Amino acid sequence: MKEHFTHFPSDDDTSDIERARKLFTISDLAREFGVTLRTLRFYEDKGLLTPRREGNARLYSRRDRARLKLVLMGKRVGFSLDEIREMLDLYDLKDGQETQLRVSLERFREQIVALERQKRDVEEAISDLTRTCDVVEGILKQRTAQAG
Amino acid sequence: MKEHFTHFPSDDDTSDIERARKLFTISDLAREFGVTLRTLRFYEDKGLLTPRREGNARLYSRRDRARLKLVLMGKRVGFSLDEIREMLDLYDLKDGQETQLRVSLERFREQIVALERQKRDVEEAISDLTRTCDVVEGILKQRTAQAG
DNA sequence: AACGAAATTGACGTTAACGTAAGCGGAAGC
DNA sequence: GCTTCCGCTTACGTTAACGTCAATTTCGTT
Repeated sequence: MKEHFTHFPSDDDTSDIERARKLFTISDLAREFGVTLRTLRFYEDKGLLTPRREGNARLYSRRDRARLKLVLMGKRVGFSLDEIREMLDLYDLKDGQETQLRVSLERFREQIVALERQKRDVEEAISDLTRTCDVVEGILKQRTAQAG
Repeated sequence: MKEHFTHFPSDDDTSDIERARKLFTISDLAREFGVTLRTLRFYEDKGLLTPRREGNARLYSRRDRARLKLVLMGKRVGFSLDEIREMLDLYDLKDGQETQLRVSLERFREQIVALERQKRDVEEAISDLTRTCDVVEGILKQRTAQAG
């Protein structure tokens, strides 16, 4: 059976008061962050999230929610899930905190360097292609001129 | 047995005259373009290259060499091998040529748009991360100040 | 009790571009 | 005649981040 996301056009039962609650179901988070249930379970398998269990069901705390936010942020800026997990694990040790922050800061800076390299590569590809386009256009114009 | 590339420090038997030849072995092309033999065979399986056979051995013509050049160019600018093959196939029809050029030109322009989008994404990631770095630095400085 | 909706686990599938291993064949050199 | 070198084929492995499917199970209604 496929996992269904139907039936919530505007009839969400989360009132203003309930929005301030501290626990979320898997569907809550999936909806809020636009990911699938499968994704959340996958992140759990990878050790990125560790929701409590109420019997069989997963219950996500605010901390889980915050971690998910960080995971998605990390993905956006190009970190792999493994890298993200390492940083989250570091962040959880909470003892020397300063050291952990420095480690993450270091990673961030390295990633910025990598991203800037990637940006340059993309820019080169763009100018290569642009040049090629110009050449092809030139050829086409020439032919048009000859044919006309 | 691993495929070996040893024994050619400077004793290449390709004289100036021989460089102008019209046929190449698989190793020739691999060396010249910095790809592995496996890669060239893989490209062949994918229909990107179609070298002649001299018995068992592959013999690459200048046309094959030119196609390889185009393949690597295409990869550099972000096309998949399938996309590259399609364009090469088009290019081989050689009949209405102009149409084919226009098709490729269209693809190129689309790819440029895609690349520019990718560039923007990377730029956003960079500024996100840069901001995060600033925040973390701020926190660290604050702590240092308090501790000292 | 029955039903449907939502959730669970487990496992295999997907995509791209090759890498890697295993085993075979022919030519060259000693 | 044996080893090296070079190449060949077949086929499974790899990486990332999930998707998809199957077979249940739990829950809240009716």
